[in-house]
Amino acid sequence: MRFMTSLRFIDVVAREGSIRKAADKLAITSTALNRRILQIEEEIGQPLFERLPGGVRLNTAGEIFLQHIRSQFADLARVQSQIADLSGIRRGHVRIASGADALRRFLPEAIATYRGAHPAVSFDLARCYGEEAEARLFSLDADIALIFAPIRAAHVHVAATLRQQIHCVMPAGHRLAGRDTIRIRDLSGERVVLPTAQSGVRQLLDTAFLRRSVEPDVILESDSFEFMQNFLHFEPALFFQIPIAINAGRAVGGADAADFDERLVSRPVDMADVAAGTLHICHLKGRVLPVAAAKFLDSIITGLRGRYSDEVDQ
Amino acid sequence: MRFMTSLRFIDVVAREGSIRKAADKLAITSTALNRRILQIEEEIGQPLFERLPGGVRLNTAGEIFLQHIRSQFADLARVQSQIADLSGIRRGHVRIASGADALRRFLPEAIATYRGAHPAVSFDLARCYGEEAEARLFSLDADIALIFAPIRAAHVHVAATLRQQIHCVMPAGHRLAGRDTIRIRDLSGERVVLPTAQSGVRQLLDTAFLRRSVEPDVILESDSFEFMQNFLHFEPALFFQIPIAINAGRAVGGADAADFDERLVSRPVDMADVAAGTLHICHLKGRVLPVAAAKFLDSIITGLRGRYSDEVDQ
DNA sequence: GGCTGGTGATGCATTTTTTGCATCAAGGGC
DNA sequence: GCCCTTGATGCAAAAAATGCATCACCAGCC
Repeated sequence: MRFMTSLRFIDVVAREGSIRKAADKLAITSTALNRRILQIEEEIGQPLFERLPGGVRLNTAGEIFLQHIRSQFADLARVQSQIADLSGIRRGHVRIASGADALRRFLPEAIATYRGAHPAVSFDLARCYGEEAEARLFSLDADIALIFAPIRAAHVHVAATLRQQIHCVMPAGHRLAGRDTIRIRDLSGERVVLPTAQSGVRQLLDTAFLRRSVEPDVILESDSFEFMQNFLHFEPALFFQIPIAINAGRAVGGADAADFDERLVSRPVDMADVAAGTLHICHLKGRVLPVAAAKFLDSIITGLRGRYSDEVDQ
Repeated sequence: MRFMTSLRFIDVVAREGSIRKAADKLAITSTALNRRILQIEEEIGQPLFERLPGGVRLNTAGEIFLQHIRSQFADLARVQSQIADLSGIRRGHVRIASGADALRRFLPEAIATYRGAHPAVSFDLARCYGEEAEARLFSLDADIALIFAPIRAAHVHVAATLRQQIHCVMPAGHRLAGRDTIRIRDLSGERVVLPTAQSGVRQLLDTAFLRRSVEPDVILESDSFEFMQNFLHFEPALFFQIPIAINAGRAVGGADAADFDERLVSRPVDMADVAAGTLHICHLKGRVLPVAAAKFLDSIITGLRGRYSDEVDQ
């Protein structure tokens, strides 16, 4: 898209914070890039960057203009996707920002299924926490976000929600494996492995521990669920997940879930102790998604509705 | 805006329906224009125009893309207006599509008042009927529309409405001038002057005539209220207006309205006979208006609210 | 049936624009 | 105070856009 190059350049310069670095990234000279920016600033009639000794930074006008640029790109992608759709084949690119929960089992299967039907659609998956996911929606770096945490920003539109109860995962031989549900007081003194403080699961657990005055023995914190799950094979401990992270969406019984690690079992934590969290499936408010993204959004929502009829809303 | 030229060219070609005519208008050769279009079509990956022996016409992809282009321009105008607003002076350009009613007295005063406060804002006023005004909003040729007629299209957002009762205007010495209100049956056989069928006033009157089986003597039809009003000085007859068209918005008493022609009087038509019409003040749904347009919209709505507190809604 | 007047497409020379190199001036970190 | 990095600028080379002449095509018309 030649007619968008100058605008793309501005985006890159803003991200890099330096004309020379941006020029490297764009494989042109800093001279050329500098002059393109000067030209656009002249056309706008106001400078967009303030020049600092260490590089450049957007001023207020620049921030307004950059937001415009990004929305232009997003809209162009939507238009291209829509035009490609005319010729029958659904093309396009879907960019997803997701927490680690949904990314483990649910999204791989959901994306593969969708790609089975529409092989010309490509995907981009960024793992990030709630706040960052919202920022990605706003900066138009992501089309869809899956966030297992409360939504903070007003500019996010929640297309669907999925209530998920926290489950406790443990080695099959663990003394708590016999229970149907786990109570928080059972965890007192138990060795537990917890996700990082930014995680939605962790925040729900912390609230519960505090409320019930339970102090488990936290032997490990990590932002990788996969690492924590594998760790359990070597040292017996408890860790926590939501069903969607355990098996691609089916309700969790016990060790009978086919794709779940056979040496581990999961038991729901009693709802009286830990409130169910909510997975939010969202996109930027007021934005018209590209065809591919919109259809994929539909497909995951209907997919979840089929498996979790009760817990899906909106 | 150099980086938008190619896109502007496409818009012009689509409007002209011919590359050569568009090239004339743009003061370049048809060769250059032709090649710009071929290049963009190549970048999009699909042709945007179908070539006919007499010129070119947008295909489906082209229509989608043109709509995108127009929204780009509208959004760019908004951004520029917003950026200009940073420096204190409110700049910008407001494009209004209005029926003849609001355009007579209300808009001149409203615009002059606004420009008194913001002299750097310029205006563009197109007189048109309801359907055309809606089309102008959609093609982003207008920011704001004032329509005295029902709103048809779903993509129009109504920011405010103003209920207006039809008034009958007549020479001061007319036999009906003594009445407080005019009944439709009084008009039987009377010489009347009517606006064209596209006008909202006319449609309300036609409904009333039909319902009451009254057949006035229609001696003249015109799309110019000014012409009709002046005509009354030479041949006694009745014509019809809404208050906003008679004097810039104040409630109409009789001949006492300062800026109303002194040789004419206006009397409301009885509400039992003719339903009050609604003036819709609207803009394109989902669109963020430029600062100047948004503020002007506010100013006319609060202006109307001050004068017509009861009849203004939303 | 051929002529006329219109359309968009294309090869080639020219003009305009963009790019790259070398260099300058300015500011912060040590 | 030195050194390094930053963005800005003059000038020549490369690249892109433009204009001219011309082609192929189609519709209306005599």
